[in-house]
Amino acid sequence: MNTPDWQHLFRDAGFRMTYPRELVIGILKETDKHLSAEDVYVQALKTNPSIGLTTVYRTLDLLTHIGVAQKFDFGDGKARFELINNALKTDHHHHLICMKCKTIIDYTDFVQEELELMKKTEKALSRKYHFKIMQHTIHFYGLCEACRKSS
Amino acid sequence: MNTPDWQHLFRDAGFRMTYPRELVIGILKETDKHLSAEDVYVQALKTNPSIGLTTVYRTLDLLTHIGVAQKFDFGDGKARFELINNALKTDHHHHLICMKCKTIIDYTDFVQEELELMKKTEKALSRKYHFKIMQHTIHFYGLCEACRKSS
DNA sequence: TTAATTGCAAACGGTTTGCATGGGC
DNA sequence: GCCCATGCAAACCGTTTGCAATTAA
Repeated sequence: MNTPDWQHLFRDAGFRMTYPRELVIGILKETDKHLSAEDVYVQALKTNPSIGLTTVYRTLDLLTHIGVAQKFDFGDGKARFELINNALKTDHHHHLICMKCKTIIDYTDFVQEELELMKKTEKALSRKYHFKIMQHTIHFYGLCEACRKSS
Repeated sequence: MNTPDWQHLFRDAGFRMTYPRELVIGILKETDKHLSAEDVYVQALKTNPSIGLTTVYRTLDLLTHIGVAQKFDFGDGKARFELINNALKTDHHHHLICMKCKTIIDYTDFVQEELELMKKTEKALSRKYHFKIMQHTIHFYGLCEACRKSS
């Protein structure tokens, strides 16, 4: 689980492995944050000043489609990405979002119970609506300590 | 619960009740769908051809802030809104989203169990992270029957 | 070789803002 | 009458697209 063979992962999905793609994966792998395309781009520029923002967008999209990354929308107008099974992140987690300062906290409390319930729900929903469920997200929205005090 | 006194609700929050605002509320109240700002605007035009899209945006934002409506982002690039406690909708529900055709299904299966877990989680997260939790969303993403077949 | 990938610039689309006009209280 | 709210047009900003140049296999 440490280092998937990206090379083969890409080839199997019908894509080439390129330098910009390695770069983007490397950046996602080494962060425990939820990076936007711009975030990744700025980071990538430090290593390769000639990389284009477009390429970053396309790479993130690709990673999402082959199931390597997950795309999130926390309601601040820009998409955010995280690698699935990132060594730096807890395997299964959900998000706690401050509606004011937009801070995002990953939490894992009750994931065990939650996972069971989700599995059950997924099964029921699949049967009832004939949906093939690929993933789920749970977001809690609220005010963090600092923002609660300052309002 | 049938017809809240919008007039007073608005005044208490420090805002006036106006014709465009009544219109937008009325539209949200009479649908069981998840309308985007544009959707509401198009609908509003039928009654009041001089209403502006900007006003619709501002009104939806206002409703969200005073806690009358909830704003959702299903990942298709436009925000969607629904009235909280809409008589036409199940009180507490979650969403099943087709990643391909973007259809959204409301479901209520296991909400009871889920609500208990959420309450427990909310309490724990509040304590642990000192967050004041205002709301939560649960989204399941997948492929609907039609899209599953056509792919 | 040669088809996939890149980077740039321009387009896109949903949302927001500045500002003069209009409307509630 | 005093402001708040509105509508218009233009700005904004994240993201996508067209296309010629580049690059992996």
